[in-house]
Amino acid sequence: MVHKDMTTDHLSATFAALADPTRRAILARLALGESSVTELAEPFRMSMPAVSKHLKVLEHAGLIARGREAQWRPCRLKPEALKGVDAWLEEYRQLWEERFDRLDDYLKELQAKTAENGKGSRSKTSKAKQTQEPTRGRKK
Amino acid sequence: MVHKDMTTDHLSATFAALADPTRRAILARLALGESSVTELAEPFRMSMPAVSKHLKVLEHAGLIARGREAQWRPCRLKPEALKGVDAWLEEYRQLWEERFDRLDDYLKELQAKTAENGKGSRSKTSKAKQTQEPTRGRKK
DNA sequence: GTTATATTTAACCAGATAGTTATTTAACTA
DNA sequence: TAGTTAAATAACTATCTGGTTAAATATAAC
Repeated sequence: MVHKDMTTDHLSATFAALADPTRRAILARLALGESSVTELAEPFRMSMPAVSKHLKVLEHAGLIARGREAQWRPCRLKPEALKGVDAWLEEYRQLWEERFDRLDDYLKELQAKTAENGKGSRSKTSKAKQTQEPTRGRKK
Repeated sequence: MVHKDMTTDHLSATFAALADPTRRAILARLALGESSVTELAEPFRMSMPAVSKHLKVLEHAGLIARGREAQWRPCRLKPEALKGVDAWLEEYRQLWEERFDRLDDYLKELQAKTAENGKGSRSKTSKAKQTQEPTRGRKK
């Protein structure tokens, strides 16, 4: 019993949906364009109902939407659903990026590259947390 | 049987670890600094062994590391473990961002924020995915 | 209406997960 | 030495997950 409301929160549902290689492969496929269930199932040696379940999980997480067209149920990616994940990551991004608050250097680097495309690494560049001594209980 | 190698791949293990609100809360706490297991357990009404298991999951995903100090086992965040998630997201980021291939604007925005620093750079960065008709089997 | 195709639902199963309490290990304290 | 504190392990349980096969549903094609 107890067990709380696991997966009732959206972010958990999204992460859980992404925690399966089959489902990530499906998303990758859908990034290239809409696709029917049978098409999506093809690359995997797995029954259709299995794929159907995966799609249900993805749909529940808001990562895909399913249309209707005759007897087909075309799936399409809803990439906005990943914004939540990105937002969650944001808080940690600065912790793994070795040099932050060096916007000037970053800018110069970009300018040096002018002639080509960047792919612009995102970073909010600020804040600087992570400086607390390890409090230990150690009462008395 | 069958069942493949679920969670043997690192990315799946990471996403799975993040798919639990308790574990994300633990990470958030650790972002503020090192902490002992008892301290981490405190905010949750949950037994210590339960927390211990969560920590094991996080450790297995490389998201935390555990040290040794007397009878305490201080945990610390390893944010680099989230790089993989970020890298995976990268491919989808442009799909949810309404205006991409506008590096120029991005650059200008950044420059505006830095004080001055003229010299507008031009680059195109297009790519334009997401334009495939929904292929349907439909074999007559 | 019958048949074929696309997909979902139902019933079932094995293994993973998230929690519990009780016990054990390890290190400090007196 | 015994006693206390920190944490892990063991054993158990209920629920969730990812898969299966078989049957049901929906639409199109004949």
